[in-house]
Amino acid sequence: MTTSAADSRERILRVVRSIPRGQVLGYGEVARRAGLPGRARLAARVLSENDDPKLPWHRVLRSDGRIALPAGSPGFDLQVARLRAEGVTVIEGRVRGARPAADLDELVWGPPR
DNA sequence: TGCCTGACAAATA
DNA sequence: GTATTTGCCAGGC
Repeated sequence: MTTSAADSRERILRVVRSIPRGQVLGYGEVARRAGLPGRARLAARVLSENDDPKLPWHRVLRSDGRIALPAGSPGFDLQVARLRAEGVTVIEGRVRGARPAADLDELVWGPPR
């Protein structure tokens, strides 16, 4: 497959969009599940360029389980607010209580489409 | 065409 | 637990 940049972007969006409420995922994990291992930065770029209000980008964190955006930024505040609204505890930019989505493979590519 | 930057990850100190 | 370094790839200039 050609794996064009546009396709890669769509795949990443698809994975992020399929993250269940209350669960979180890392950029590297998202990229891997999207079929793009090692393209964590691409996932970050896609989220930064995304314009879909229905996209749960706030469920995407760094590998350390920390918020990617700089504390104090509007995006940071928004992400924290949304995570807390989903039952996720966020302390000092760190996510607590949230569990890494495991069986997303079936949730994303398995079902219906 | 070539260099720099970036919502990153993993390894090391 | 944090701070630093290296590697990777895509986009912008």
